[in-house]
Amino acid sequence: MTYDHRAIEAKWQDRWERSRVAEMDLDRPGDAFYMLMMFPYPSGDRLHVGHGRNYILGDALYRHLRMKGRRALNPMGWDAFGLPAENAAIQRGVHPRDWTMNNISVMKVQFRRWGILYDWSKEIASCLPDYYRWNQWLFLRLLERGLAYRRKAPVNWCPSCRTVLANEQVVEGHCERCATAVEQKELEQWFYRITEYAERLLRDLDGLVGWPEKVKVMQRNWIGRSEGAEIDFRLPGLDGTGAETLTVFTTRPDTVHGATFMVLAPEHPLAVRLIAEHPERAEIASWIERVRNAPRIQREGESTPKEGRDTGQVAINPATGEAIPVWLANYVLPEYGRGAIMAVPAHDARDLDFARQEGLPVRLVYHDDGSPEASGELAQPILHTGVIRGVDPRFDGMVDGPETVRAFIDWLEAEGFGRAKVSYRLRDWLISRQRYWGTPIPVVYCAACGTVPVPDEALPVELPYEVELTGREGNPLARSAAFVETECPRCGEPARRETDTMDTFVDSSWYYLRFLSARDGQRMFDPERAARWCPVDQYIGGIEHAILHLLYARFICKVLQDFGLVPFSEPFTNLFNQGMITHYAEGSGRVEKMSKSRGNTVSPDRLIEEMGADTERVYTLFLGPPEEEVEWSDEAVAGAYRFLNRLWRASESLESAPATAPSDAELERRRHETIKRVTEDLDRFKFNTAVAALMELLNALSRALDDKTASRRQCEATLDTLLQLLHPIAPHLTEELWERRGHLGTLLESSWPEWDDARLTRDRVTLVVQVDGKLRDRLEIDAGAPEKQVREAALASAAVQRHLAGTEVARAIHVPDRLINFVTRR
RNA sequence: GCGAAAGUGGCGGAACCGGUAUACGCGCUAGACUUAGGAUCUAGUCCCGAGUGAUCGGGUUGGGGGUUCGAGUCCCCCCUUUCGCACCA
Repeated sequence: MTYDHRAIEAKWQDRWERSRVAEMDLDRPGDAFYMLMMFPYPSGDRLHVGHGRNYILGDALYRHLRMKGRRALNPMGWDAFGLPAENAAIQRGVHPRDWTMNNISVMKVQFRRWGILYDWSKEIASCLPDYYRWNQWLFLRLLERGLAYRRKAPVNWCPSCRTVLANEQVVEGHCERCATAVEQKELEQWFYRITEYAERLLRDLDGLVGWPEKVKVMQRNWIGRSEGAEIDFRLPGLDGTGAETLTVFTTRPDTVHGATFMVLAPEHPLAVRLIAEHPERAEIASWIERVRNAPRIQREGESTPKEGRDTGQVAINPATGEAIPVWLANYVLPEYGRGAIMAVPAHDARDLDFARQEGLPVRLVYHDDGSPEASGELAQPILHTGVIRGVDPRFDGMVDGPETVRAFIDWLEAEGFGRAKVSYRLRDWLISRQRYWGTPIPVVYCAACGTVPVPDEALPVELPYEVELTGREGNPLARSAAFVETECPRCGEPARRETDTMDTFVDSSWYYLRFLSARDGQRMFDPERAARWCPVDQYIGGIEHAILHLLYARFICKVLQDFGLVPFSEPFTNLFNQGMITHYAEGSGRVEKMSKSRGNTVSPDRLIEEMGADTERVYTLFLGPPEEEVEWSDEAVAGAYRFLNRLWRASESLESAPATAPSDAELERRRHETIKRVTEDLDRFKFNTAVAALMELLNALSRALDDKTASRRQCEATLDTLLQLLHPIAPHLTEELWERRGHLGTLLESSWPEWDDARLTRDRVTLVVQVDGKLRDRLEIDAGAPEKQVREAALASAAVQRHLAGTEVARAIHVPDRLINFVTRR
């Protein structure tokens, strides 16, 4: 016999929806703004059990908080702009908006089937003008303060998506979304000046104690702060006056005497002038073109051979006064530091590589103690070790270390050759996209007035519904005359609109604030509510957002703080990264992350039909620790189903329990112990062990019912506790049984049970007896028995006597109520 | 190469502070009920050896060493796996 999960789940899902039980009045004082990373992209794919883990985990936490009396808000919104909608439109002839809105309604049905409660009264969707107008409003504020700007720059171009990408969206040289190798293009683009916030973004990570260390390390690496110096090298050949300089960044200014040549990125602005007189300038120019256009993966791969060209020009090493050759090479990247380096082959492996390859000179600055003088035939560069010898009497004898670096910087500054400098790996955030389905950038280009921001009163700049989506080259918006042709807001003359749209990460960088003011037509969000409900207490999401979304959201939060709109500098106090669900993939024959492209998804539809949503929820949470990757097993789900059925049967056989019975105290103790375990486990997100504890309590209850060893009153109390503790995990069945037990009101709105420490103690305990650390016997003994009594009882044991025969007890270690260990003398 | 995390039965995994290793579940074995079942229930199940048997002895948390009365847990060395970064000057 199995319980009728279909009818029960339908009944409660209907009830939750009609009672709108999750709706929260934001203007009553609240103590928690609890939120998941719930801004999913409505991609049109069916949600699978791997997705389910995120939502189920979140719903369980939410229900637990509610039962504990916390005023928790659990909103839901849609990250609704993006490329798949546009591609679907091209492939299937459906408008992106219709496609997206339809996907949203399909996903809502799926959430409902999982029994997940969201406050739908605050639903938002980024593709609607009520939402994206505030992206535009924010853009204008950033523009006013110089934090948004447009410039021509080499950018990452995905030929398949036909748009530019932010640095963060390029993963190992490939487009994050479609995995196509990214190319370099020189284009006019809009940027957000996130680099202005690099230092704060880095420093404030230290205060985020509620974030996983792993994510913080990833962000630190991404920001990539390096301390060092800029050094100016004169280029006497450039304009004849010798005043022209080439500035480089280095973290090791103390090795400047060892700089025996210079290397510029081929993209460096001076490159063209440096080769202007070169006899082979045409060949060099085409080589530059080739390097510049090569896919990023080819430029940055470890095995990529170093390639360079001698410009024929020289630079003056300010430390030695020597004229050293100036080269161009692919191993110097245009976007880091100054896009040029002083090459110190004696102290840098890459420079040594290149010097060997091209026959360039090598000079040691630091020397290994006791080693012979360098002959120029270094096997390896000397890194971070040794003493300076023989370059300049002033520095002789200085040892490698931060003080020496500092001394060199002071000297460079005094001589006017350079200055201390901090450099970051972080680049400005490229927000332009050459696609239709996104927030229009609110700018107009006028022949007379130039770049003119759209005034606030004219917002939103609406995305036209009627566009031609053919998949041809170029942004469809640019072909919409009705959109492009407009009047200049300043002079009223005919003008053209910007046709780039914004990166969708702009949408998700502030959405948590919009939940608080979802219907507000006057402003982005209500600052008072933001002050009251934010920052978000608990954020849950996958590790894949470690740098992209989480870095952008932190940046925008700091911007809003500077604008005086929010009183906090970090948006998410606690972050939890749940792990992926993996499953055997037919294609590769391996266990891999569950995903549609790998064809190893498990649909919840059949599972819910056969065993119910509660079964999926219990099993998903029971699978393993939530922060780790876990493997889905199709057979093991049945265990969760059996557990729920056993619960159902236990509730049906309650009447069979006798009025009075012997083991009430034991069941009562286990009840309290389980409350404690489950409460503590849930606070640490340890759902897997919470489920195990609940299974154990049910096993104990079933045994008591079968053997009639506990009273009916005690069995009822145990079952009620079980239902309360299990509710966050299996909400439908527990509500149904709660109602059948005759309780008034719902479990969700009841309370979380409390345990009594006094009830946790046992009268009798099992005490372990060891001889020389080896387990020899167990004693059933009164709790709190004194050592003398324990010792006597232990020594009376036949097994212990056998092992002590012929030896002498040197001492005994007694741990009260746990063990006694006899140490023998040998 | 650099950095981080992790290695526990046939499998997923438990074990807070050093104190009964293997909870809970899957699978498997035997039995019960069934026309039948991939349904349900009951019992057993870390490995090796001895014994008809209740039981007894030994071993076991990737490998090696150490600290300790006692180590999955702490320290040192090594191996493996996963993840992140990687020509960043």
